[in-house]
Amino acid sequence: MTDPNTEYPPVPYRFDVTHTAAAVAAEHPDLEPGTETDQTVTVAGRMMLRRDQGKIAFGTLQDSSGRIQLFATSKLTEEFEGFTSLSIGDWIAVTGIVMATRRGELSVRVDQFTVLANARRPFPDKWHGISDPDVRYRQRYVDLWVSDDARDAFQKRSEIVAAIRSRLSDQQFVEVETPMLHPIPGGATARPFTTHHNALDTELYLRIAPELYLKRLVVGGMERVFEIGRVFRNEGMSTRHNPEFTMLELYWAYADYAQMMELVEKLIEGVALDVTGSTKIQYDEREIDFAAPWRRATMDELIMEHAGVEVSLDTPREELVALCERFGVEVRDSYGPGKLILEIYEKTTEAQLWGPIYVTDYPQEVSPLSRAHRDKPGYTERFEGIVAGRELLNAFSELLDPAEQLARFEDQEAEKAAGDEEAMVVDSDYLRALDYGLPPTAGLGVGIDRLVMLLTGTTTIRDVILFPTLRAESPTLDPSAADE
RNA sequence: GGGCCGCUAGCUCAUCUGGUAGAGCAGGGGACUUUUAAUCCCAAGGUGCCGGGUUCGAGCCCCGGGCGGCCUACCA
Repeated sequence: MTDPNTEYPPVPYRFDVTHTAAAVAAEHPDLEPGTETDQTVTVAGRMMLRRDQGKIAFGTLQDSSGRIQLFATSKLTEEFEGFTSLSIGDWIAVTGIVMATRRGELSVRVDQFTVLANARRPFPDKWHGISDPDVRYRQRYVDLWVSDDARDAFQKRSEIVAAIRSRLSDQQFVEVETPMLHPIPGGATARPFTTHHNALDTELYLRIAPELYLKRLVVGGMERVFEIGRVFRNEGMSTRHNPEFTMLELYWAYADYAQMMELVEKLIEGVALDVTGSTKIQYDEREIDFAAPWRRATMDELIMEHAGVEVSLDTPREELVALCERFGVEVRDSYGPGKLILEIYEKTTEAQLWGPIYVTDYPQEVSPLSRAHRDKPGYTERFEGIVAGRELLNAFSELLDPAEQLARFEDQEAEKAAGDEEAMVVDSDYLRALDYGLPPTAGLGVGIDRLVMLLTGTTTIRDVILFPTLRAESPTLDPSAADE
């Protein structure tokens, strides 16, 4: 308020708060208008509104639990003048009795107040808030105060992750942390971020998936293991993609993909119940019901349903190529029938699936880590969970055999050589781990951000990531760096 | 990456076919003893994203750049 280096009055180092706004309301649900209790409380938060009325003043205090009205009077409030000169956005602590005004609004009477921090910049419009999404994402510290939706979404995100942990823990799954810096990027087909370790003088990659490390842990005897963590993919951004996002990956020894379907649908049904109180949610003006069991259908069946064409790995390649041309899919020479079918599915079918639905039996060609289907040659025991036209999760019976895994890796390397920058490379330590023996195992990956989007009704991934990736605010003005 | 759209006061928005920028809120000053986005009065607040061009004159038209949004493409 004066010299910024010598705040006056001095800001305390610690302040003992007795109640949140919500706690005050919970303890006094039915206070009659115009009554004063004999309970003195101390609350703290930001002053979001103030209404001066001469010798009295009203304020709205907001904390992480909600809002409560403050009532100050020139008679009873110490430093009443100071109270009426607070700025919107100032952090204050208030001590006083709990009361209800004549209009019946539950309030804390301001007997004393202490400034905990000044808002030196003006807060956004108290009614309209911030509408510019760029400002909301860059200055989330303001957005969180000003938009209830943002606060609610991140509160719910925390509850969703907690519910997942709790439910998995109840089923004896052990949470682990595996490396984010990988010498070989693996576990998914995606382009990695590259970095350099100086002491080792070696390239390292930010992980694109924890998969191969988690399966090493199953080899090591961790029969039920999961990780919730950030993964990084150097690819496009959109309302559904952020370069870093959060994935749940889970591995379950002795189980197959059919059991995994049951585990996941129950997990997500349960999380929806825990967090929203119902298995049914509204999303994009339509209903989604997460109640188990979810529908299961093979990719080939669904292509028949939505594109009206019959395809399978037995379909001659020329026919598949002709279908791709008909549906506007770009075909490369390296594409085998499996890749062509997947392309047809993604072009014609996936976005039409409202779900939740399990799309099962992916071609082996596009599933380099999945175990071959026990009955259908060329297919794998893999499924994706599709909700609202988008992939929410991906799972399969894991490929166990090191020789076959090596062959699949080599196929991937051939595709990489043919120009596919997302194709995998051989991970020989992973093959060595498989040599020690991976038991039958089912594995799962769930996009947590997308799950949060569904359960919070948001259609932009940036609304569920506190600090989404953005272009640098002040581009480097060095003209020598202005190439490209 | 491609297409379309946007950028005006701290925030939310106006400014007709080009004529030299205006309101609410916030911030400052004042009035007010029960308000709920309080109300009322006063004053202040602008590199119109940046850089060029056309024009007597550009926030508005043209070109280039920056940042963002939506759609599209790849992916979760």
